[in-house]
Amino acid sequence: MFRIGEFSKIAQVPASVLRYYNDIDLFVPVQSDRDTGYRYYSVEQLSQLNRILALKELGLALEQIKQLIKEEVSAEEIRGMLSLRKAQIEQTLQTEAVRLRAVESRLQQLEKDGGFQDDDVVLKALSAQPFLSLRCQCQGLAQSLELIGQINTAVAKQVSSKALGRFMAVIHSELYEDSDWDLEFGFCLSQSLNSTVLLANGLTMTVRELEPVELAATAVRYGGPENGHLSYSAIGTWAERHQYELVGPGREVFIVPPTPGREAEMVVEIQFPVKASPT
Amino acid sequence: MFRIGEFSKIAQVPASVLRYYNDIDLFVPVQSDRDTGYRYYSVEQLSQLNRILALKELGLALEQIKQLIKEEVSAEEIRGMLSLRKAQIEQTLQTEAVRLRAVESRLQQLEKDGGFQDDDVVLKALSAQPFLSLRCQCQGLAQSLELIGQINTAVAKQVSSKALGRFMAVIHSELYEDSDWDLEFGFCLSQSLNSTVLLANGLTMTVRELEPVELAATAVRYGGPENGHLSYSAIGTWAERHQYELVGPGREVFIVPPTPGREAEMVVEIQFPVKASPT
DNA sequence: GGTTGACCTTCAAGCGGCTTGAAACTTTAA
DNA sequence: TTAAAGTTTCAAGCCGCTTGAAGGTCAACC
Repeated sequence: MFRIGEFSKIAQVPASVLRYYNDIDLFVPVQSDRDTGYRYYSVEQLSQLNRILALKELGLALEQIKQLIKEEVSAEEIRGMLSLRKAQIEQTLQTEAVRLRAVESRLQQLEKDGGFQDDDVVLKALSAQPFLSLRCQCQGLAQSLELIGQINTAVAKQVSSKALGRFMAVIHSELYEDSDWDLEFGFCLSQSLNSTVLLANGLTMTVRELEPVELAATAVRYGGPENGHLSYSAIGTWAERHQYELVGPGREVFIVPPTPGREAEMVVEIQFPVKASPT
Repeated sequence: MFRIGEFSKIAQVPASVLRYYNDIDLFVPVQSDRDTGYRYYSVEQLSQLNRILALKELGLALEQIKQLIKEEVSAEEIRGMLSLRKAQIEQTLQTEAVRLRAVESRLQQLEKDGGFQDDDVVLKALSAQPFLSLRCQCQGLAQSLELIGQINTAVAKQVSSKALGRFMAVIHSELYEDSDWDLEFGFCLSQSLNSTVLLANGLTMTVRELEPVELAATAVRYGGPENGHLSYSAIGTWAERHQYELVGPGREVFIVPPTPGREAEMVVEIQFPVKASPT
């Protein structure tokens, strides 16, 4: 029989932990003194404790371990727990590996130019959502802005503002083409609606499902689209630096949409689907 | 200007988090209403928030980020933070990889024999400590036990019990040799002492530093050394199953040391230095 | 028998990065 | 005017402990 101090030395487990395990009823001393409250552990309990520690090594929660050792679970459930745990670990391994790359490239960046840049590129997931939009070829900025204006007036008339989310553009053409862009403008919708919207110039907006994106690099651009290339190249260099590849069409979400004459005040979140490039 | 709800939607950050960041003074709304307490955020704050999120991605603590963005740290300190962080991540990657292997082998074990075995092999680090010991060739069990007896009487007389830790054996010979073992018996010491101990048979115990072990697989054996091979093979199969290699001499720590005539009651912790075998 | 000093007890709070919930207030739309 | 949606503050909870305070117990030594 050992008192808590010696038992903790033998098992290499802090006494505070033993007391805690006692509290949560995970591992209780074989005997405790009624009067003094002293806990007494037996050598036989060592292997019981070791069993707990071994399961803890696997990263199981103490609550789970409690169930396991009290044999309140079937082999099937154990398999379930472990499979789940396996998936979790694989997940952590992935994200930690990505994180490591990110930290490393930050360090390199520090070496090279001594400063901290592109702190404002952020990775996000984008969820699927219905999208009321019109896709067309646009020659230049002026035409795009006019189209945006038309869409806004038409939609404001024909659709209840309830369902309307943000105004957004999807850029289907490759970057850096001078003009003649393949663009898709429209509104994100909070509820799907199965109607179409007719524009003054005869074109028709339709509803489609915007595909979800697992991982997108995003940045915010302040000011009109003439600054666009700037933020695009920001994301481009960021991606290269952090070893991501751009995949699929980019998007621009209009947080402060352009109002005629005040285009300089607009704010746009640029979103580019990316994936980690194989090392 | 956005109220917290809309700003949280734009930034894809829960409002509760924004409130929390406000509480801890990490990211405060550009304005808050004196009377109502309403928080108001501006679009410009988006990139400030994104900067924070980007740094969070690296796994930095919010307190660190707070210092970083308030520019209270030099480039040197930033490098320090990041290097530290890098080391931490590498550490997690390692331990998680090991963990994954462990979980996988558990799952395999479940498939094969439907049960949970060897729950009681535990990995530990062993610290360096002074060791008062005698190394010699022993033929068989009887001789070992006699030697143990002699050591005990001699040490009890010549060394103050204050400094004495546990009785321990280091097994220098390879496992499974029938007899003629190369053994080292002695006591762990809490303080180093630079004296020697003379045994009745003329042999001398000396003090040396027991080398630390980064990783040891340990198990507890109940009963006399005739059960020894049992626990040894347990550790052996465990190591194979979990893809560890045994490296260096094993140890036996006597938790309940043998008293003459009651050898069956002894309890020993077996410790084997291991390392993860390359995959 | 008394006094150390090592050991033990319980209870409470703290860690980090949030989430959840309750009770009360404000704003907006109908 | 009133309901619904959005907001506020404050408090507690999560996990797996650790730390500390205030006090009780035990063995050894005088």
